[in-house]
Amino acid sequence: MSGQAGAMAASPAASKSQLAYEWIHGRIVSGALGPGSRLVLSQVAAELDISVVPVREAVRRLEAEGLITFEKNVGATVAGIDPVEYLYTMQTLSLVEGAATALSAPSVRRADLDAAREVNGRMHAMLADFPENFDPVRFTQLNHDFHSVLFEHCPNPHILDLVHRGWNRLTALRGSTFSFVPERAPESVEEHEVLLQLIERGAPTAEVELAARRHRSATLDAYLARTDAHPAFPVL
Amino acid sequence: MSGQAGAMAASPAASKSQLAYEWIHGRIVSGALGPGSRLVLSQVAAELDISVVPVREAVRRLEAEGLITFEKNVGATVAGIDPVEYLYTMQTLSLVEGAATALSAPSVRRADLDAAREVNGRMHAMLADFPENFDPVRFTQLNHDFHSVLFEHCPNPHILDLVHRGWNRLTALRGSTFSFVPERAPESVEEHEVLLQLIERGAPTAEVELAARRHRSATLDAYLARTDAHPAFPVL
DNA sequence: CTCGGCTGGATCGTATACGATCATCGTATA
DNA sequence: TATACGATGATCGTATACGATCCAGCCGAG
Repeated sequence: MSGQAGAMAASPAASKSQLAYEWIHGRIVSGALGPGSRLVLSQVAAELDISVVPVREAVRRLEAEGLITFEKNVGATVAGIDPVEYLYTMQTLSLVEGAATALSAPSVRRADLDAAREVNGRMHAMLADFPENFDPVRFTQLNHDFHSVLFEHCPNPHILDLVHRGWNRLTALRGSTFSFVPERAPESVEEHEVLLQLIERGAPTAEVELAARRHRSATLDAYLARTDAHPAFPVL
Repeated sequence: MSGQAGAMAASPAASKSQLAYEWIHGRIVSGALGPGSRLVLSQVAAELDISVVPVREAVRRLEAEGLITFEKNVGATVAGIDPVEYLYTMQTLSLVEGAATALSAPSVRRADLDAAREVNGRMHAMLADFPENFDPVRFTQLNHDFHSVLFEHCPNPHILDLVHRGWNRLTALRGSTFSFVPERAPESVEEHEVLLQLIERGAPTAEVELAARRHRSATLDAYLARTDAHPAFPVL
């Protein structure tokens, strides 16, 4: 469901500011605009056949969400070249996603669990092709779908919003700092099942949170292990 | 220090958009603009003697930070009337502040600890006037100063930013949903000391995080206990 | 007296125009 | 050849103007 660019573009008479926002956002998360790409307001305006004012507004919003940086007489550039930045994003996501998953747990229904299991099954199936013929992009996509099911019921809209932003940043960053750690794939699938069982049997909130957080932290640790960019990075 | 509008108006040639942002932001967190206040772009522009375009941009930023809501042909209104909204904010703040405090712990220096203790001492002194002649606003202010010292060293800028936003929202909300729970004041001071000792002796990250989170959660629990707005609210 | 439609005002959304600032590139000189 | 300096272009920041949309109050009909 999250594959398309515009997400929900249902409104026919959306404001042009919104249009510009969704257009740029889509181009970033779809990978059409890689990190470091320059983005000139007037060009975007011309492309969308609108004025620069709404574009400017959209850029500001995206800046607030951390997807781009905006410099004074230089223009807007898609953020995320810095690997340290990537670590910060992962750490933050670990925090908020763990909380969202834990808060969602009581509201997760049978159908959700089944759907998540089905997705995880497909991830498991992909492991057969590991490591050759393995499609990390597809795997990452499924991974996102899996976790979506588990955190989307989060009753706290703030936390949920932070989770979405984190995933967006992460998606935008793929390509430059390529995050995926293939060695972790098999463990990931196992940990997913553990997480499902925890939720299934109504484990305490704190326990679910810890498990979800650990799951991501482990990935981050694996990433840190093979890079020496940031030796001692405290993982919550 | 927070009484003035501009807060830090050090930069002489700040953009007008920034000017508008700081002006509105200051009026909100200082309480001059209570929740529900309407804010008309053209009026603000006239007040600051600038055009509406930068004001509009500032409003969008503030909207992204959750301080105001912006409706199409109605205008901008300062957010935060809903008590449920308050709970969500507290819950989120509990999460991110706990993390920020834990991540800051290794970088907290002797001088910081002393400063925090000094602030907490002043809070302790205020308890003498409890419950009569007790100034909750002043107490809340000191509380913020205390925690600031403990989380400001957080190396992750994202998390730190979230903490700031949370506090801003909380500060903006005071007045309507009055959060302060007087009964908690003595315990608060004690818990602060516990937190200081944990950091002082270099306790593990997870332990510090838990303590910091518990500290806030307890306040939230106390708030929930005396209100029946939201019976079962899962506190992380 | 109440209800429905209509007119007027207010506010936002966007387009266009102009000025300010900075990066870039070419050129002259040591 | 390397470096400092100045002209040029590009881009952003803001002001102003106009159109679109919505809310409020009034007026007339039932």
